[in-house]
Amino acid sequence: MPAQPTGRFQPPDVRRRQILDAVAALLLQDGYEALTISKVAARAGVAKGTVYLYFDSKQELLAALQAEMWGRMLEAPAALLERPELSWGDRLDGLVAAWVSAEQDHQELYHRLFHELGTAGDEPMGEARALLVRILTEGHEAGEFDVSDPELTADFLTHAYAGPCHHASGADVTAAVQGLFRRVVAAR
Amino acid sequence: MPAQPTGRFQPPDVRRRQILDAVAALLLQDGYEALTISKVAARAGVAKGTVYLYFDSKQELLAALQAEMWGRMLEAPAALLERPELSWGDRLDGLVAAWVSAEQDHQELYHRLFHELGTAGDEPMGEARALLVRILTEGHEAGEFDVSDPELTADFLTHAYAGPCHHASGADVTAAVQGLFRRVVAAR
Amino acid sequence: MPAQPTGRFQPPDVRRRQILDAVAALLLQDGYEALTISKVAARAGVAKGTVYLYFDSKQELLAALQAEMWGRMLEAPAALLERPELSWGDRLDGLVAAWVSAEQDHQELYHRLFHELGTAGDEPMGEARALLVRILTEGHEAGEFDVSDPELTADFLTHAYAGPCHHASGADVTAAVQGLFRRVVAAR
Amino acid sequence: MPAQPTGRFQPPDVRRRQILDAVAALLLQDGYEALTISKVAARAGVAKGTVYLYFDSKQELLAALQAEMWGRMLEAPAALLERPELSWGDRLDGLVAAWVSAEQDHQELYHRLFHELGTAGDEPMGEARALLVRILTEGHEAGEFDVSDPELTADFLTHAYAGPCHHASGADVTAAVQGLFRRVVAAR
DNA sequence: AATGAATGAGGCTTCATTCAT
DNA sequence: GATGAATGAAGCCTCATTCAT
Repeated sequence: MPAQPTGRFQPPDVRRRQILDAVAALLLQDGYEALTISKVAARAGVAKGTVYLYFDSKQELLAALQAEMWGRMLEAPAALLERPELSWGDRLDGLVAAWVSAEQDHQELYHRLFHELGTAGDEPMGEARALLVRILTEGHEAGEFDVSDPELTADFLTHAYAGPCHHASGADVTAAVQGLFRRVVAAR
Repeated sequence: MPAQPTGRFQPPDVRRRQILDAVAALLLQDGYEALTISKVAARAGVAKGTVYLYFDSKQELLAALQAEMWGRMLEAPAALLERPELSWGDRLDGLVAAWVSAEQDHQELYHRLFHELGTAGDEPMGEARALLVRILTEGHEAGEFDVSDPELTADFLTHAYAGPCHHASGADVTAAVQGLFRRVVAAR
Repeated sequence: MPAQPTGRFQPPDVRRRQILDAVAALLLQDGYEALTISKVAARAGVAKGTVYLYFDSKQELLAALQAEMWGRMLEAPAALLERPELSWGDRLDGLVAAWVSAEQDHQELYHRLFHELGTAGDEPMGEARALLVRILTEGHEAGEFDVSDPELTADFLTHAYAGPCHHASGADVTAAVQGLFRRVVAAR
Repeated sequence: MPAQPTGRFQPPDVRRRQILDAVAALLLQDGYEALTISKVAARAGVAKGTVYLYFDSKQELLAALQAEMWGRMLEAPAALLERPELSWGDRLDGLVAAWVSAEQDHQELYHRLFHELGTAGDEPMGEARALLVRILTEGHEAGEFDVSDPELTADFLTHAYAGPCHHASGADVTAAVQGLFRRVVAAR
């Protein structure tokens, strides 16, 4: 798979993007173990040394990609909190929709990224969890949900949603997962 | 970390155990990436070559550990299917108890093992899933559960239970997760 | 034995040559069994990894050296076939001269290389043999030689010429071997 | 290929033979590079340690096999020197017959053994050469041969005879090689 | 005499990272 | 800013040899 035929000189953001895209593509294609800087450079159409102009190490390169992905998972649901007209159930649905969609977009990309999370990887996951905890807590306080232990339930749901994304035969996974989330938090 | 002070010659099962235990300990302690045969040997108190007397390759060593863990997760719940006096809810509770306990025993050991599953790792996971699918399906047919899509729900739950096992502050995680499972499958 | 004091960066051909020369030197000095990539690198004055920049594996490194040597043995004699003014005896003499000279240059280098020929090594040997078979056959048909079984005779001579190259005390080995070849093919 | 079903205790010579036979068989089958003491032991039907009861090292094991083979190549031709009724040509024929037969028996066994000859291997080769030198010299002095440089000619012939043994399509290789030897030494 | 589990040095190869151009 | 040849530490695995039983 040859490099994209871009010019030799590129604006920094473009180069950065090319490299991150290359990492994502390779991760999806061959998995984490097979990922090498050489391949990333080749795929991005740059020299090996160039990768190090944009990222200090392999670790940081992966961390950057991970951070990007977490961002996509957090923005949309967080925005829903600002809209007063929504019910907590709506917000939970929105969060599920965002997460399922992110998961499906990157398929297992994010799971493959879990390898190197030992260090910095925990923090963004914490943010996602915190968001869910907040929805559960406030939804419960509003009488809309029945969640006795929001933290534990958030851990449960945080792991759960990913399951159906992979195996499921297309169909409406989002709706199905939303239904399951609703069952877990349902009042009564 | 010095080797366990065992004699030079050991019965084969003992050596095998020592080595597998060393792998588990190191995996928990330092993670998958940091696992080397050298460290395994040192931790097990044997020479590097000895590891290869018992396992043909690093792959097989990890596969053996994984197989062992899946066995522990499948035996007890499968046995519950044979006991006619139990309700489907009881069986589901039993499965949760076994899985949570296995998860807590090995903490993230099993998750760290997910790296090398590309090959043989899928099969046992399939068995665990199949077991859960069966419980959900038959519980639904018996009118005890309300599960419209057993496959998808199994994928959901298969991922979900692990979440609370790690973060949760001790307490009665098992009971809590059993409760969440019940909510997901609850009739009405 | 310290590395040759060459600069750190070298044109690709130069580096390639340095490495091949190092292999040849070590092979002559210590034999095939003792040949390691480490020693090759040290002798060539490069890091171990550099060897793999130029050759994909130890096998290929040896194959490259072997191919080079076969080339030297085949080019000159093959050229003689194109010159109509030569008798078949002249051509046979030319072939002997080339082979003896190649053999003496590399002494037993080529014999030590015979270890790894299992794969690609047979082919070039076949070419050398084919060349000789052709000379014997056509020389016989021209009435200049008397060779009843060219194939068998070629096998005989292909092995024979190497013998005197090593032991012989300098002198004129080439002339002597030419004389022996002439005896083997002599008409009458 | 399972071990020969011999009893656990064997007279020393039998064991020794079993081990040497195993080496020869493996050498022929898989080549020198693939030869390990483990395989030798397995093939001979003994434990690895047992091999070391009979041979001090791998080197010595191979040397012993080589010595045996040289013996077979030297005994018969040397005996011919004692029989006054024979011509030198007959003796040369006898030597060729013995060498070709030995070569064919072990096919390339002896060539595969040439790898480790660096040390002790030269000596027996020297004996074979000396025998041939003597035949050439005395045959020449007797006016039966015309050999101007017996040493060089011996080196030539010592290498030559092996060529036809492998490729040749059965037939009467011995006679053919005898004919070629005769041509090389022919008076006139 | 025989065993075979255990050893550990050492080989091949990979790959993150550097740096002279 | 970009390059890519060069580096060398470190990993996996093999196998001749030893030694307690």
